[in-house]
Amino acid sequence: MAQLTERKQLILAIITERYIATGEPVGSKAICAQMGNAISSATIRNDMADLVEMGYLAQPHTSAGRIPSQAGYRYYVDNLMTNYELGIDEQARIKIWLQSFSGEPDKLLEKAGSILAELTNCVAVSTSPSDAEAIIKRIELVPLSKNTAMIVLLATSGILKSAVVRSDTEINVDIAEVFYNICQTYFNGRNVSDISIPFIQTLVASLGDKVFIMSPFLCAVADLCEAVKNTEVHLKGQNNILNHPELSEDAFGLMGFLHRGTPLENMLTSHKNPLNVAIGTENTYRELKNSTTIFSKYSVGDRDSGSIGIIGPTRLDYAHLIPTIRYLAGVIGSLLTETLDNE
Amino acid sequence: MAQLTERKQLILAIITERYIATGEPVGSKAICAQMGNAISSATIRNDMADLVEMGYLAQPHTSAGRIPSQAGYRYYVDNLMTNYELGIDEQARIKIWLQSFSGEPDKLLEKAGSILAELTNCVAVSTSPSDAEAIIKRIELVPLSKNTAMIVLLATSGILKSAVVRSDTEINVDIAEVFYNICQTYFNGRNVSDISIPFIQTLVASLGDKVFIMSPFLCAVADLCEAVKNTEVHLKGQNNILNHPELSEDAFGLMGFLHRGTPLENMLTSHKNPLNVAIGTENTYRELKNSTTIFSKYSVGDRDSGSIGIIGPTRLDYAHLIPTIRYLAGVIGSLLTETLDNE
DNA sequence: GTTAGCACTCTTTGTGTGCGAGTGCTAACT
DNA sequence: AGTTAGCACTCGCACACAAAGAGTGCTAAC
Repeated sequence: MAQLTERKQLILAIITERYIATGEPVGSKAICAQMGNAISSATIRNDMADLVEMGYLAQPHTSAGRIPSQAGYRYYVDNLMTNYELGIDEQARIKIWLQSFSGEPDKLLEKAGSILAELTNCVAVSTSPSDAEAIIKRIELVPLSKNTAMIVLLATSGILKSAVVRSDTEINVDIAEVFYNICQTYFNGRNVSDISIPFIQTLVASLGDKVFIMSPFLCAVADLCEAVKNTEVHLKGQNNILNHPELSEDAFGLMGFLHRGTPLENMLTSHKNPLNVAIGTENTYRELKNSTTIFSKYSVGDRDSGSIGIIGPTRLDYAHLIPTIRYLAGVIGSLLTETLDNE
Repeated sequence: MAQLTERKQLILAIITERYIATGEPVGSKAICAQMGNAISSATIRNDMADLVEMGYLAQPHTSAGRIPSQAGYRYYVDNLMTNYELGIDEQARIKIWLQSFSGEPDKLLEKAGSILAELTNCVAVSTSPSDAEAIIKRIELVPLSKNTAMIVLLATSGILKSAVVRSDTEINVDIAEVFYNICQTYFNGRNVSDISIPFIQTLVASLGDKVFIMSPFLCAVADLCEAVKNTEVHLKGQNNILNHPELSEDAFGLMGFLHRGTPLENMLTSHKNPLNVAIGTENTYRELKNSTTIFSKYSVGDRDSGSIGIIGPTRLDYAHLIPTIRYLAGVIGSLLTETLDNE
């Protein structure tokens, strides 16, 4: 990475911040004015030419001002930007609002996504906690009517899943007891990854005449375990795509990408850094080549459980957004961990 | 409503269907050809001029073909259109896919929305069953950990709601029993509209020293009753807005409308007909002035419980969509009713 | 290394022209 | 009276061209 003189850094910072704020290319005169006319616009033009050569700036066309290139944003984020600090009131507002959902992880992450979309005017994406290594803590069967019951599965990492099961036969106390015995023997304390459909099949074989009655319940348990392992992706603020004129060209492709599901899920589960900023083509998927993604992991206890973040144009207010997302992920992690520790 | 000669009806039908299919204004020659050149284009032009005068057709500009006006679509839907009949395989596919969610009404309607969005390439909106007159059938408390429990409320109209509650004190058998007693005495068999926060407050007063322990649970019950009364709106296929070029102008406003929530909810709860088609300015909200909304109610037992339908451009394949939505609403109703009757 | 001055480039906006599609009207026909 | 052929007309679209404005790049001087 080539070294930049202090003045060039200043110029890059001014251009980046002005462009982020206004969306207009920045000309040499404007910079000159912002620097108090300490140096002339010609000098700045020389520096800008150098910055273009080095790849940090781009010009939409010859007679326009300059805008940051992808590399320019990257340099800004890595070296020039001073992180904004969230006000105590902002922090409190977020925390209090989320606190009420701390018992329901899935809902908590959905709401966190909504908040983030609201705060950032971007598309917010969040994943519910998932953990292929989670251990089943308990399974409850709640009879709802003659033929239906709810099954609730509680696992480590604060994960909670439930489903409603229909049975062809009446669900009575006997059946509940058989179910609890099975749970006690085969499920509780086991890793969710062990409870696959084949496993259920071998288990079922040993049940004798209860097979037909129990199998819907056991299949439901297997489905719930599957749900624990799988990431559930929440999308919020899709309408914000249209807020950003620079995305409107890609809007269609982006929307398609968001709804295709799998690539988005991959992206959320594969990023390595605790907080990952991918600008433009730094993104793995080419649908995002004009977008920036900022994602943070959140941890329950000492395990990374999921991610939350945003997708927006490359022209983003990084200085505000990065700390906001970092804070939000922190709150989510601590709320979930807290709930867990209280058990 | 002025009478139309048979030929004018035919011309209107041809224009409407061609325009729906192609999106291009239809000229006199094309119609002439489609009618097997039985009459000349000049005659058709005369008729078209009349239809414009009567308000059924519009012309984007003098030298373009004609397109149906709002009134034209209305006339087409009311008098000219022949409803498409869903194939048995289509019917079966929809039914089988939805059947698996019949125990969870909220999920069922969310999935039904997804299916509808997929089938129609429009924005699909659905409401979960809600009923201010619903009667509480039972309430269950499922202890999850020392400090958390899930409360499940089952009401008439097949409504099922649940929430997780945190308590500062340990949730033991005693507390569960007190809770069940309260449910038995004050909640079960009552109308959900009776269980308001003030009601809880008066109830709490009679609890003596259990007040602080019980109040989070009772508040949760009140919240769940509130949720039973309130319509929960599911939005699906928002990306489809961008599929329709004629909406792209309004896309921003439409997205805003969809996310504002309340007006959308009003629209869904207020339409009178079992199946309601509102074309353009027939819609109550001016954000929808270039859109068509098609909504159908679905009934659980003999009560209207919710709605499902679509929002799209006025240029819609009415002949396919109306029967599809009608069928879907029927399936939802019968699935929910069935589940209910089996109890 | 910095600056003033100026020609140059490129976008934006407005205007004019030709082309094509489809109409509206008139006069003739059945 | 209803239908038809013929033709002038209108309008949108595509394209070209010119003028204005913004900002640059370069050169020569400081």
